Parts: sequence; structure tokens; C-alpha cells
Amino acid sequence: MNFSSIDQNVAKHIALNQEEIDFFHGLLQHKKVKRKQMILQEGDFCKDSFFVVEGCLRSFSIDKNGFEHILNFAPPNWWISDLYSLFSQKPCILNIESIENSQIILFSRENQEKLFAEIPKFERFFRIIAEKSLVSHQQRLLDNLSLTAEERYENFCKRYPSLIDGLAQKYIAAYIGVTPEFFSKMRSKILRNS
Amino acid sequence: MNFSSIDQNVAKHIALNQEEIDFFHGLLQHKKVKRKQMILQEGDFCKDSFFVVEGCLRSFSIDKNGFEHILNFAPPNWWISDLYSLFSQKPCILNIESIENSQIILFSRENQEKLFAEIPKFERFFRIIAEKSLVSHQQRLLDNLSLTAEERYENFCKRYPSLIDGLAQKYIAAYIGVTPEFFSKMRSKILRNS
DNA sequence: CGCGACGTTGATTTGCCTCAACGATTGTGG
DNA sequence: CCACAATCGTTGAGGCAAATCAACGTCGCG
Repeated sequence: MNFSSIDQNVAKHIALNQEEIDFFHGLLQHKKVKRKQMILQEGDFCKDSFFVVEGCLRSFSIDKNGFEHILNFAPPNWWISDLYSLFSQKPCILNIESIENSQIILFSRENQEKLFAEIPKFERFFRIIAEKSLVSHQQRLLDNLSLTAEERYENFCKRYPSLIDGLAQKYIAAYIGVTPEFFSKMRSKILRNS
Repeated sequence: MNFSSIDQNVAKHIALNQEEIDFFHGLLQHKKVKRKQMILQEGDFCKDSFFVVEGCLRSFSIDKNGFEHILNFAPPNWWISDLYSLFSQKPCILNIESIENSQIILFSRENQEKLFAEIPKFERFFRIIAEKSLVSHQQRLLDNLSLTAEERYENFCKRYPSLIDGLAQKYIAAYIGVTPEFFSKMRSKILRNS
């Protein structure tokens, strides 16, 4: 059981001694998931945050016409969850799926509260994580309001440089908010002009 | 100087004794701003969070064609800021403007760090605020990806029931992501069909 | 009053979607 | 290892939601 990647993630924002690290590890759970495996489905109750050690996950919603819209990709060292369900204790509105064979760490809401009670510094850690994520979602929202599909694609490439290849085009399309057909046309146009 | 509305806001998530409340108040600054007054402009360095006591603020960006896109409205008891600039210490990408004569409370980043050092419970408070805001921005992002302008307008009415009238239509349009002209047509169609 | 900001309405254009047909690639069982 | 199906990407024709551009009415305010 190796938690070094999550330890490094935590160490970016708060400093812990060995005893605190051990306590933290005691609240974590390792898990391997296969490509295409669903980790969370709409209607479930989300009880965990997921930290990706290896592989890649995605969170998405399905609209009333059956189309998927991707909220987040989670490559290694990213956190992912259905925060709405996690905080409100209501059924999920998101689905979370592994898009590669992945190793993830589960951290339950229950254990998170234990951790806050025992080591209040972690309030700070998760505050900072939430703030950073908030800033990036705000930026993406403004991008969706003001940019064309082509510009949003450029932004995507900057935001997830490690993903641009190896990732199915339909997922990129579902992230930037266009149909796979349109994305394909757009992409071939970009290639032609360069 | 009356801080009762911000105290109530804080009390929703953490409990404070009188001494702590006094310390907190010592870090706050009251300010009156007039309708149409700019509180923050693109390129400034954002040093404060703003809590609205009375009136209403909006945060928005201006795209390369000169069009405004509204990120948030802040009616009474809401927080608003340019979090990107605040956290990164880089120049603002947002503008913040008062859309009515308003009373606001300024809380500087510097004082926020003092507060965290003195009363760590506040880490929890701002974690919760950030998480709630994150959930709501994620939801809005998914709405923009999956809903029509008309459905987004319905959502807007639910989210900001206190604003629906008294607010210029062009601001609603800039929030849901359509032109004022299209919004006007849409609105008259809705009225006709009901 | 007269000006400027706002809202309305119409004609036209366009970015992106829909639907459909067809290759290419992947994966799976025989 | 091949045959086949399923999934994915490509391409084209046509359609629609929303943008653009322009003209005009209306209101609040100096």
C-alpha cells in the first residue's frame, strides 16, 4: 500500500509530522478499477472523494436526450467526486467512470470528518483544494460564455496537456460542449490550416 | 457599524464566542458604494473579498469583442470577489460593479490570513463556503452544456428569485449567455405562451 | 426638453446540430 | 488467427437556435 502520491499532494499545502501522516493513511482505502468501470452512478449516494494515483477517471452527467456532458477529467494526482451528493447527502447527479485501468484512493466523507476533528490543519488543505477548483470552474464557465468551440478546444489542450492524446475524441467533444461530428470537422479544419 | 448580517452568515457554519467575534470584526471594513460604481477593474490586483449587506453587486468579464459576461450576482448576504486574482496575486480578469446603491463589508486577504492564524475554525467556514460555491458553479456549467437558453432562464429565476425584477434584462442575458436581443424575443415568446 | 441607455422587432447570417451513410479500428469468440 | 460485431471517427446535406445588424420606440434623468 503506497500513499506517496497523495502525501505529496497534501504536502503542497500543509506540513504534517509522521504521526499525523499515519493517522491520515489509516482513513484511506486503495482500490484498482478497470477501464470503463463505473465507480459512481446517477442516483447512488456518493460517500467518497477519489484521488487518482494512476490512470484516469471522468465525471459526467446525462441530459434528458441521453447525451453525456463531461464535468471533469481526473488524471493522476487529481481529486474527483460528486461534491453535490457528497455534501448534501442526496442522490448523485453525476456519473464517475474509469477511462483507463486505474488505481485510486477512496476517502470517505465520514473519515474526512474524523480527520478534521483530529487534525484541523486538513480543513485548510481542503479549503485550498476547493478554492483552486472553484477558480478553474469559474474560468471554464466564462470560457463557455465567451469563446467559440475552437478556442475552447485550445484551452482544453492547455488545461489537460497530458490527456490530449490517448483520449477518445468523443470525450473531448463532451467536455468542450460540441457533438462528436462537429468536433471531427473542426479538428480536420484545424489540421488543414496548419 | 453593524456586522449582524455577516455574523449570521458565519454562524451558519461555525460557532464563535464573543471574544472571537470581536477579533473578527476588527478585521472588517464597512463601505458604501453607489449604483454603477466600479469596485474592481480588470488589471487591478484584488486584495479583498466583499460581503454584501445591502444592495447588489455583479462580477463579469469582458471578451475580446467587448461583450460582457456575468459570472455572479451578489444580493444581500452573498460573498463576491475575483478569487483568481485574490489567490494568485495576479491582475484581475474580472470586473466587479455595484448595480444598486449598496453597503458592503471588505475583508482583505491579509486579514483573512491573520484570522486563520488566530481562529483556525475560520478555515472550516471558508472551506464550506468555497465548496458550496463550487457545487453551484459546477451545476451551472453542466446547465450551460446541456440546456437551452429558455431552460437556463428558468434556472436563473430559481437561483436568484429576489432579483428577477428590478434587474435590467441585459444583465440576465449576460448571465445566461445570450444576446439582449435574443433574450427579449425569448421573453416575449414565453409571455405569449402563458 | 433632449440625450443616452435600454428594450423591441425584423431581416439576414452563421455556428453548430441532426441524421444518415460509410470507413477504420478495436475487441471478442470461434 | 481470422471473422465478425461493436465502437469510433469521418464526411455530407440539410435544419435550427441564436447571433448580427439595423431601425425604431420608450423611459429616466441631467
